[in-house]
Amino acid sequence: MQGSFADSLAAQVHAAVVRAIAAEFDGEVASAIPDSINLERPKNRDHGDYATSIALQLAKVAGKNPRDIATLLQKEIATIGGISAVDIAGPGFINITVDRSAQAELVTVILDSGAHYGESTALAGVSVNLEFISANPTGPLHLGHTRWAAVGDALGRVLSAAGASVTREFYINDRGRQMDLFGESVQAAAQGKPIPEDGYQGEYIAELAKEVVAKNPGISSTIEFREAAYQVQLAQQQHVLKDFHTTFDVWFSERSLHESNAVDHALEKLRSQGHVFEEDGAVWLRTTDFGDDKDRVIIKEGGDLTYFASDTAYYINKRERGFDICIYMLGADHHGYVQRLKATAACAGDNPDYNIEILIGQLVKIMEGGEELKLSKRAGTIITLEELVEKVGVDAARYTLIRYPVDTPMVMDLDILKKNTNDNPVYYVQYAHARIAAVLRNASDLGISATLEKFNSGELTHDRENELLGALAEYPRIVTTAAQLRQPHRIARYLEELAGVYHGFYADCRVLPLGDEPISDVHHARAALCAATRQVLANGLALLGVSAPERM
RNA sequence: GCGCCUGUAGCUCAGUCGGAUAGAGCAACCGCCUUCUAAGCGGUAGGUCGCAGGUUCGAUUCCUGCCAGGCGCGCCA
Repeated sequence: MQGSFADSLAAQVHAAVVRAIAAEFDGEVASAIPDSINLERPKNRDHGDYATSIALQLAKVAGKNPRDIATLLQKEIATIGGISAVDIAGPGFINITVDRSAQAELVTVILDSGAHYGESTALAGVSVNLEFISANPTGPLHLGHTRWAAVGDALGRVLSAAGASVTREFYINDRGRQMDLFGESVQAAAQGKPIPEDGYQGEYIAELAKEVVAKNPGISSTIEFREAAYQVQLAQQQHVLKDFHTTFDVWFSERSLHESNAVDHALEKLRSQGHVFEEDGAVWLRTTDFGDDKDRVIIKEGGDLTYFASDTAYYINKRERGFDICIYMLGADHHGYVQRLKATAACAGDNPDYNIEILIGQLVKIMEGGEELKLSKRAGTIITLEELVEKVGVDAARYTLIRYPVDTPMVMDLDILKKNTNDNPVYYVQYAHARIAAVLRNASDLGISATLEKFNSGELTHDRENELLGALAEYPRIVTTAAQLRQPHRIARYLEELAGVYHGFYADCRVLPLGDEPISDVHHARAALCAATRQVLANGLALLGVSAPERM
């Protein structure tokens, strides 16, 4: 699965550069060579299959013209096997053209690796706690949660593919004033009384009340209502997320934190680190020691715990469960928490630049009928996750939410999502998969197996085939980068590119024999190339939690 | 006032250590189905990468300032 040609090429080029430099220059120049040389894929095909600007980077320290350096490197790089040409262009770019049959061996690698193609060990040995959504169990999940439901789930899969050990966790805020208000609201609705002033007003409260009463006929007290409604609401959230193909390993209750004395335990730990102090009758954490703009109260003057107390205890609990990296995915309206959470980790004696990561997602704006839908709980105009899925389907919703970087505020146009056209790129990618599936079905009928038995890499010499192979070779690097940067949208963007390249190949390269044309090696080779492409599309879509249909 | 995010084609948005002529989809226009899925392919048109400086062989990318928009700054949860 490792050792695709592109990977080994980068390593070999690096070695060649080191050799060439060592022969001509002193150690100073040699030490300027980066640990790994980035081979980029030029947009312009005239610039070869791979290019590197290493000569320009080394020119300054070497005190020579970049083109002279490039000439020096060119000879050494040309000795690498599987390369058909090394050219120097422009100010000193080195363009490498790969021998086509050598590149085509990638088909073998992909078909042998199957669903594992793209996996790596980049994050092997790292234990990650990935927390996302973490909604109050006081209402349905809405669009504010939806972006994370899709992106968080995809990120979890991507991190796993890069070798990390990932636990996906949902923190249930099942404690505090909001829960009490929730209980009072449901009770009021059930008993025909007015909902409290700052209580929950949505229509769902009335329905919830009915369901709760039906299940618990003798119910009367506020606490009973709160608990019964909590169970129903949580189950509903879990159900909706499951339908959205988002799964969690741990549903962590805030209450359990308090029942297990985790807050006291955390306080003790922080005290021992010397960052806890008392003032005005309250107990504080001196987060300003680590860049927060103000210190934070843990225990209020009256003895009650703040929400921050739970956050702190929860973080320490996570670390004591053995997670190296705790990733929090929060909405933009919580970005003020970043500093205090980082400072909390530092106060606990951890490395805030490694042990804790906070990803902030910008808000999603929803358009329908050319107008922005204002989301307001009070006005009852929230759109739930369930409604979104009903309107556009799981695949379209997930894909659309995932294909943008989360630090960009995004606009979702429901009218576009509802259309089964290429307005929505998910269909473009899925169509490529379905199209290949159709080709392979037909191939099978003709006795072309699309396996490696009759695969001859020397058959794949067409420009389109070469381009497709180049794209397929990129996939492992894309997955690794997406994992390292915590950016699953890179997978989606890559799949769109791959689908485009395949469609281009399909238009110019006939896979199956025409009419009574005899079956030859080229048909077998192209069918295998199709199978490899389908595999990569399927692997990528799987990382996004989007289906890869056999037919459309 | 302070902090975070954003500003790239008419629209929605990509663009990993700074690299070659800044990309994609949609919308517009012109072509391509007598054989593998036209939810496709090819082409045309469309840009002061918010503005101004700085760093250097080279800046959409890095630094500074400014402008515009979004969000946040509780012993609330």
